[in-house]
Amino acid sequence: MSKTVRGRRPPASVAVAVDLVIFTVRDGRLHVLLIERGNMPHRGEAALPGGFVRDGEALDATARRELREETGVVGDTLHLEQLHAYGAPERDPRGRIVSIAYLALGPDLPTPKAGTDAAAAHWTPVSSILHGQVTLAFDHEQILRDGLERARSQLEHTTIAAAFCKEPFTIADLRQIYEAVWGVPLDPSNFRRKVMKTDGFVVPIGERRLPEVGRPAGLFRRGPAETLTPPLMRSGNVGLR
Amino acid sequence: MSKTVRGRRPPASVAVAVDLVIFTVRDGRLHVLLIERGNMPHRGEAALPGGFVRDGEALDATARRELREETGVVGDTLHLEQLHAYGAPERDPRGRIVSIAYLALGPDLPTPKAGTDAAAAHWTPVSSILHGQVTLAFDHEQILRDGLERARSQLEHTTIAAAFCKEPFTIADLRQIYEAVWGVPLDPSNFRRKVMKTDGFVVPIGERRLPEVGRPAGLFRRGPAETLTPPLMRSGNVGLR
DNA sequence: GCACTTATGGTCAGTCTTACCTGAAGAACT
DNA sequence: AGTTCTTCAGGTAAGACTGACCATAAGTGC
Repeated sequence: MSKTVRGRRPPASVAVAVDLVIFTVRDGRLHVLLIERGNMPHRGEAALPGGFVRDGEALDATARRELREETGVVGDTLHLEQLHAYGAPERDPRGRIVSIAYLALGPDLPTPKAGTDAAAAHWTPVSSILHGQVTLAFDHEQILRDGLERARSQLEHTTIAAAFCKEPFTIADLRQIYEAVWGVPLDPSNFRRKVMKTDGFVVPIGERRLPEVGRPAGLFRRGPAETLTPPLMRSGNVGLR
Repeated sequence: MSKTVRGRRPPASVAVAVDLVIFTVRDGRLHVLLIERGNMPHRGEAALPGGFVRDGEALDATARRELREETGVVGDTLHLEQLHAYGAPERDPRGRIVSIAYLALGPDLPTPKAGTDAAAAHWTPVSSILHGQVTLAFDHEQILRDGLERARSQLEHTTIAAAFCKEPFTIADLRQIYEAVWGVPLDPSNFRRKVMKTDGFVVPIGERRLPEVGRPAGLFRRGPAETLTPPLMRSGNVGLR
């Protein structure tokens, strides 16, 4: 296969795949989309959704295509970023497969239907994986942990937390995202002050939402800002319930 | 080539390469290691060093091997981290090549000798590339820009700046790293206070360095700390001279 | 009305940052 | 020796930001 590639030593024969860590927040807890593998190896086990890169397809395009196939969501509405490349020689028994992992964040998505390669897909609480109640195929648990750490870090420095929220949303909705991803409770008052003072994080819509109980909350949309300066810092003690 | 990979659609035939963004600081300016390409395509043009992943070789191992081949430096002494994967279909005229870029940071290294695939290798000021005086082959300018941004960000949140310094070093040496990478002057006094107060960033060696002019400066080694909390923030106006 | 819940806004002390200022320790020069 | 120059080292005061906490507002259900 190296006929098109000249080099001192022919490059290894490698397949490139894309795996997706798709996070959402449901009932105040962080969930990740897992599939039950329909093919060997690891048939019947839980794994991250993903698939191979096709001829002439950019990596981002593969990620968006898989995202659409697995969740039915058009990628343009979701935050999607590259996470890391995993290429340990023995990570997949089928042969040399380098996987480019992507991180996707979105508001509470519809329960996905089974995709092409998946017997079934469901939202799984991240804590159940971290606590060993669910085990993942391949090196997908490591990918998930890396994705979680990236998401936590992004919440500190950027405004992507709003990507988890269906618009319009309240400040409390946004705060619950932070609490779910970081695994720590935040002071509502201080959180509000910080968010409101960051220019362009959220913009008020002027309306209110009537809750079942409590004072009505103001509604907001995402603002144009992308970075948080200064960052919204987590004070160290993070973890998932 | 898909005989070992079962799937609904055979994966694209892809070669995987590793490219290196190797930074160092010389004469108070940030430099990157470039090679002059010895083979087609882009023969004779400047490019980042790199090479193909070999059979059974992990990605990190490829990066360390290339680092050694290009610079003669044993990778264990350098900071090395994965940066990003680049996989646009047309990024390399030889065919579909996905490149995993790595970022390496090190103290002023010996002028490297030509590597396997390189006609020549030299340290090039990053500013000359950013200002268009030097153009890079493939999409390597984008990789370089991403690497620069990563390095700048890492300086804020971690202690890797010390990886740029040959031990022992002075606080002023460390500060010049920040100034070179961020492209802004820093207040020596405030910088010192911040570094000294961060537990485990640097440890005093008890000796002093006699400069050509001025008061002798205390000498330090790298400390065990890896993260900076709170971060050492750049106040927005960054850029390279 | 009253109890309860959540949203919103404010206070206050402590910490960190920024922009300065002052003195210390050496070399070079007169 | 004494002065000047340079850089290192440390300090100070104003302001920004954080975290803990309190107070009030605006709904619901009784």
